[in-house]
Formats: sequence, C-alpha cells, structure tokens
Amino acid sequence: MADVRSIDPARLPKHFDSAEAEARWHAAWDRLGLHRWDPARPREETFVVDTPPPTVSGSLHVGHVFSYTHADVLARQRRMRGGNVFYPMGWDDNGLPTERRVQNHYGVRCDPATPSVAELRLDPATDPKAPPRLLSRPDFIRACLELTRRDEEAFKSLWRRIGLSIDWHEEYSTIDDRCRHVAQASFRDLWEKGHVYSVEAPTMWDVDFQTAVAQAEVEDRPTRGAFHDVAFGVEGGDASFTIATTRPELLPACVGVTAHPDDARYAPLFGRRAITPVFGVPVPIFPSELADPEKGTGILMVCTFGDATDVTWWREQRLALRQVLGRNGRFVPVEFGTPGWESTRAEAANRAYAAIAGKATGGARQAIVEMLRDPAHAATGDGQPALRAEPRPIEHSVKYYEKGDRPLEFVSSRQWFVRLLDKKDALLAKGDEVRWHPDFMRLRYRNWTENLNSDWCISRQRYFGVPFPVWYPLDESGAPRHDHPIVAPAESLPVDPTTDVPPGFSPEQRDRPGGFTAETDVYDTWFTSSLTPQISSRWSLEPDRHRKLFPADIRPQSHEIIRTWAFYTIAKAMLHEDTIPWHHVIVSGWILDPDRKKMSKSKGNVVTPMHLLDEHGADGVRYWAASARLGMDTAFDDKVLKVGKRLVTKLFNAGKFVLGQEGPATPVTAELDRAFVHRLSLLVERASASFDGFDYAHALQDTEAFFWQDFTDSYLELAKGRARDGRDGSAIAALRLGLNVLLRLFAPVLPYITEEVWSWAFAAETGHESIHRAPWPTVEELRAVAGPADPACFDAAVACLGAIHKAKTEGGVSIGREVERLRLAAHPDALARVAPVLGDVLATARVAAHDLVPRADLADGSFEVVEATFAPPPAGGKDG
RNA sequence: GGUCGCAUAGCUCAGCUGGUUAGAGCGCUUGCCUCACAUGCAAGAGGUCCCGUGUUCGAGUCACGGUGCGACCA
Repeated sequence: MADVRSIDPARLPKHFDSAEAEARWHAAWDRLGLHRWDPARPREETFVVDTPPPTVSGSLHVGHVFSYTHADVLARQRRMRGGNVFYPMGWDDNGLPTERRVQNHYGVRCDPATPSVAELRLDPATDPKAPPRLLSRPDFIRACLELTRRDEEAFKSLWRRIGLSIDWHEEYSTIDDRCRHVAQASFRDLWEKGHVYSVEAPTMWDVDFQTAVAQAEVEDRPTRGAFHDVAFGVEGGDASFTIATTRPELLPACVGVTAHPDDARYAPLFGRRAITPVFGVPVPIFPSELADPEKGTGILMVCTFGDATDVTWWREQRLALRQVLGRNGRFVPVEFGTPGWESTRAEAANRAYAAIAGKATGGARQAIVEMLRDPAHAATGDGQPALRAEPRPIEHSVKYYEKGDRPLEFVSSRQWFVRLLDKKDALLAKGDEVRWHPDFMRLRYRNWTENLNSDWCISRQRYFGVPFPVWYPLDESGAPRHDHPIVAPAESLPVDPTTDVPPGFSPEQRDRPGGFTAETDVYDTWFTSSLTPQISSRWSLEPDRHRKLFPADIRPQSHEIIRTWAFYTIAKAMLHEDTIPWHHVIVSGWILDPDRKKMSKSKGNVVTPMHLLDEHGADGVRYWAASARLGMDTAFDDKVLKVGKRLVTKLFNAGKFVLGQEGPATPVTAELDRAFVHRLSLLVERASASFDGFDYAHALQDTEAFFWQDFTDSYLELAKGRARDGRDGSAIAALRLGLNVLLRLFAPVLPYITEEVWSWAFAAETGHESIHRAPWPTVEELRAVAGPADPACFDAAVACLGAIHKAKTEGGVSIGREVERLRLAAHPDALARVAPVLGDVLATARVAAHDLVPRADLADGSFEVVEATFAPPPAGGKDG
C-alpha cells in the first residue's frame, strides 16, 4: 500500500512568517479568482452580502477591522458550504465628512461664485490659521474626488491585508456614475409614486455647515443654559406676567405666548395680547396642552423658531413668521414698524435691534440680557426691569447636528422630503420581516420608527454629492416655478442639472426668464447609501441581475446606524418594490478602549490597525475580532490578539507534525482513533449549527477548545507513538483527518495559516487547490469511519494519562521520563472502559511494566497512581 | 423620562430550553527542553455567580424589585 503524501518538517521554517504568507496567498487567491461571484449560478445557491460602504474620509481604526471581519467570516464559511458568494465593496465618499476633510487638508473652501482654474494644483495646507483659498464648485468637487481616491486606496490595502474575501470586481463608490444613476432613478421612482415633495418650511439647519439636516442626523446633547425670567406687559391694562426662556436673544422673533389651558395662573390672559419688552411687539396669548406648567414659570414665549415645539405652535396657531436668524446663524436686518413687524415703540425697537443685527446668537443674547436689565426697556410700566431675576443656570438637552458644533436652528427654506410619517406601520411591519442578529436589535429599529416625527429631508445645500435630477422652469419675471419641477427622463440618467439641459430647452435658456434653472442642492448621503443592495444588484439598469441579487441575504453593520442606514434602506426597498432589502441584519458591537469608553478620534484613544497586523498577523487580529459575539461591545484587549497568534503557531506546528508522519494509507480502525473521529463529528455538528445562526464566535470557541485540548494535548499525544514509531496507518489516517477537518473549521477565521498548512498536502490530495473552496466539514463525511465500540474510552484514556502525568509532575520528573513500574487504581468500570486503549496510554507515558488495582471506592472515571518507579534520567540529561 | 443590553476567578469572557463538587484563556505559583511546538507541556492556587424578594424538590440560569455601567430613543 502506498504511503500517504507527507512533508519534510526539516524543510519548513522554524516559525510561521505571517506577513510573507499573507502577501503570497493574496496573489494566489487573485490568480484563482477565489472570491469571484458566478453570475451563471441560480439565486438559491447565491449568498449575497450587502457590505457597508465606509466613509473613506474617516480614519482607519480597529473598529473597521472588527465588524468587517465578522462579515468576512460568514462569507467565507458560506463559500465553503458551496455558496456562490456575492461580496461587493463600496466606498461612501460623498457628503459632508469628505468636504470637511478636503477643506482642512488643502485649506480651501468652495465658493460657487469663484471662477474655475485651468490647471488646479493643490498642496496640503501648512498653516491651519491661514484664510482658506476659494475654489469654484467644479474645482472643489475635483479636489474631493482626488482625495477620496487616495483615501480609498488606504482602506483597500487594509481590507486586503486583513484578508476580506471581497470580489473586487464589484467595487463602487457612492459618487460614481452607476451610483448616481441608481440614486437618481430612485428619486424618479419616488417622484412618480408621489413619495417625494418639496416645500418651503422650517427645517433643522446647521449654521456652520449651512445646510438642512434630517432627523436621523440630529442628536440631543446635554448643554449648559440658563432660564431667564422676563416680564411681559399685557395690552390694554397694567397686567403683566413673567415667562422663563433659555433663549432671550429670540425676543425680537417672539410671535406668541402660551401656557397650559388648565393653569389657573394664566387662564385670564388667554385671548388677550401680550406686549414684549424692548421691542414692544403685541403677540397673542393662547392655551396649549404642550406647555408644561412645571417648567420654568409655566408660561413661555413662542418664537421663530426656538425649537421644534415653536414650529408646531407656529403651524397650529397660524402665528406670524419673524425670521431673525440668517442661514449663517447671525441676526439679519429687520425693521420694526413695517408690515409683519408691528411695534408699539418701533423707533426704540429698531435702535435696540441695531445692537444685535449681524451678531451670532451668543453675542446677541448678552446684548439682549443687558437691555432687559434696563427698566427703560420694560413693557410692564411698573418701573422694574424686564429681567426679574438673575439667570438660573440649568442643564438641558439641545439638538445638534451629529457632526456640528453649534445648536441647530430652525430656518425656513425650500427642501425636498421623502414622505415617511404616513407609513410608520408599514415600515414597522417590514422591520419585523427582517431577522435581526442579535434579535433585540430589532427594538432599536422599532424605537426609532415609532418616534419618527418628520419626513426625511433629503436635500443638502452642499457641493460634493449626487445632484437632484431636477430643473425648475422660470416664469416671465425669472422666478422659479417650484411647483412644476422638471424631473430628468429615465433614459437620460445620470444627469447634472447644472450642466445638462432639460428636455425641450436649449442651453441659452439657462437662468433666463421663460427658461429654466437647475436644482443646485445635492442629496443627503444616505439617500444614495440607502440603496447599497440595489446599487450592487444594478436595479434600474440590469433587471436580470437585480433578480439574482436582491433582496440580499445579510446586512452587516454596527448598531449606531440602525436609524440611518438600516432604516433608510428598509424604507427604500419598501417604497420601490414593497419588499425587504435583506433577510438578515448582522449587528456588530463596538470596540471600546480598555476603560470601556467608546473609541473616538476626539478622545484620542483610537487604536490604529496596521501595527496590530504587523505584530500579530492578520490571522491573529481576525481571531480577536471573531472572538466577540454579535451585538456585544468589546473592550480592546491585546491579550486576545496574543492568544490568536499563539493559536496560529500551534496550528503551524501541529500541521508540521501530522503531515510529517509517513506511513501506509489505511482506514481508521483502532478504537482510540475511532473514538477521536466520533468526538470530532460532534464538534462539526456544533460548529455548523453555530454558523447556521451566524454565531461564528461560538463556532470558533468550540473549535479552538477541541483543537487545543482534545486534539493536540490529548489525541495527538496518545496516537503519537503509533504514528511515529509504528507507522500505524490507522493513527496516521485519523491524525490527518483530524487536522484536515480542524483546518477547515478554522478556515473562515484564520484564512492564512489554514491555507498554508492545507497547501502542504491536502490541496493535492483532495484536489481543492484552496482550502477556501474546499467543502465545509460534515458529519456525513466522518461517517466513513466506523464508530467506536465505546466513545467513552477517549475520556478514560485522557483521565488515565492525566493521572500518570500528575504523578510525574509531583515526582518532579519530566513528562517524558520512563516509568519502570506503575500501579494504577480505578473503579472496575473505568478499568474496563480504558482497557481497549490502555496500550496507547502506557506507550505515551512510557510505562514499562504495570499492574491494575480495581477499587470500587473510587469515583467512576478517576484514575489514581498508587505507586510509580521512575527510570533514572537518560545519560547526558540535564537533570542527570 | 421611555426602551434595551451588560453585571460570573485579578483581567477578558463561555455557561443552551433551571439538575450532581460553576468553566476556558490570559495573569499568578510550582515543576518540566517529552525527537510538532518553551509562541510549548504538566500540576496548582484563585469565585458571597451585583443585591433583595419570590417561583421550585432544586436558581448563575426563571419572575419581580433595586443598584452600577453602557447604549438607543425622547
């Protein structure tokens, strides 16, 4: 019988060089086209990953490695199960983060009025304080494209280094033409179905970025403020009352006063008009359930616009609109005494307002408070100043744009919206059709959807983004007809309305009365990235392909973007095709620093991944990532990385030993070998079940424990002698089978070391050139080995060997020392159980002579060395 | 304020549908170069399973109420 293939361990390096192996296997995998999706295979065999497109302008950190590895482990396992894995990668490059990075990197600002430069050359900014260089819109966009391309390369090289099995033929960026096409087709579809509308309305506005933002991008931040008690007069009498406000600077924008209808203190005032101090403006006093009698003085002023409730009151009570804050967050010039700005003391009001015009909110607040301290500005006529007490500091929640530094303002402007508020129930139902892992994450989605309070604002007054495919006709006076937008025809997409011309018009008619004008806003980034499954499937472009790839199977992401990415993607799939975008959402936790604080650039506690890869190898880093269960936030711990690296080394060495044994290729017949294979099949069963539930972490944990304890520490030691000295075919075959199966179980997590060891012999032996295309182990394939007479003989052998080891350790001799005589005691049942494998145990322990003592008083399963005589240490030994 | 998650050895975590002396790895102590591996092997120390009440023959596990930490939503 021919010997099995083997390797010469002496020709292998002493240590596994991970960096060298990583580069080598990359090249091999590319050559084999290992990660290519096969469009010819049917949908049932396809496993579609809807990969998160990272924001490339952000910094690389271990959080990326963490969650992307989770998805990759699942993709690799599916590929081994025969799945035709579709695993694309996109880059989310458009939007504010990129603009901000370009602005800072080059020291530039976009100014649409600036002319373009013929040959633009930009160098990184050296002086952060220098005034920014102004760039035309096309030049600025070009700078954004250029820088994002470089950022994408940095991400891509990290992705490759950590071994993400992405099909790089399916790469996209959310600004490219195909994404523009899909995003604009999405808009068209929503337009035709009546799901989008544009309206001039108060919208949450960031005064620094000068753009509208959507509810999903808003966060509450605890902010220090102060209640200011301000006395108002009442028209036609000397009554007065005191409101409490945190925003006294909005006094000139006051349009009403309200208190709770049941509040007896203020009931007599309802229906009358209040007179504001300083500006002398008469405003209606009305009851409202929304006023909280417990808060402040229980009565408050309504302004244009202090917060979201002001907007509600403005709408419901049809109050006046007094927009004092401009888009840049500064007070715009207004004139009291003109229509809409009635005042009982217009002249004084205008003098007062002159002091705050042009100021930002902070400066204006100080100025107003000073005026309120002056009795001359009071509206009460009692000689007291309007400010009735010193401001009382409080801490309250204030809405900020998540990327912004100053509180959001409500500014009235024209914006496009996607109508969602009327579809909450349907959105909730769709969320329940999706399987969430872990399941409790569905509550995040529910919570968010139930609390949705505004339609989705999708227009941004920015530059680097996907444009709306929209123009407006201009009437004879040159005013745009916003109620009659021209939406680009489907066949013309993608379009840039600032350079393309709508059907029926000529280029000369741009911005001319009777002609047309472009919509210059761009989409909210999420409007495009909510289409990642459709971008990959090429919805609106290739219907056959779309059918094969949509809905996707899994959507990996982290939990803080459930309200944005997951929510919007579910909304889009529902609005376009009344379906869910994917069957499963796989939610990764966060990486926290060792003090359990979230890693963030501003805290300076971010761990960058490259040096980790150099130090522990990609497999070591992947091991760390795959050790964390889905949804669980994990403190960064380089101890786990070290454990991963050690596992890699152990696999290398175990592979070296097993494949270094030469012998005949015979079936597995020995009882111990069969018991081992049986045990292995239980592991395969468990690990496969874990993977079925996307629980890679438990699969890894079980496999690792088995590999280390059952395989290398126990079985390999017990079978070593027969394999090495006896060229025993059964032992060699079982060892090779064990290694073969364990390598495959580890392959999704540790792609490099498993491929390396696989290549030594199994690649040629099985015909699967790469382990990553080898079949995932099954219980069926292990049934080829006959089951053991008694599976429990394995545990008995381990316990028995353990007892002898213990005696050696306690005797202070090495494990390898020969035992001349051994008396071993155990329960008669245990002795019977160990009998068929006792030869292996005694050989491993190097026992020359022994006798057995049945003792019914010992617990079944435990072995005890009654007496042992150790041979003298071999000559030349260190302890001799 | 509402919702959710977490709380087990010094550290990081596993303990499934409740069942005998609660596990792993790291760290620590001791011993051992045994011809795959000292990035190793063996032995060992180390735990009021956050607190309280309840259900049960039996609770780390289930229920309720707290406490602490974190997140999400207001």
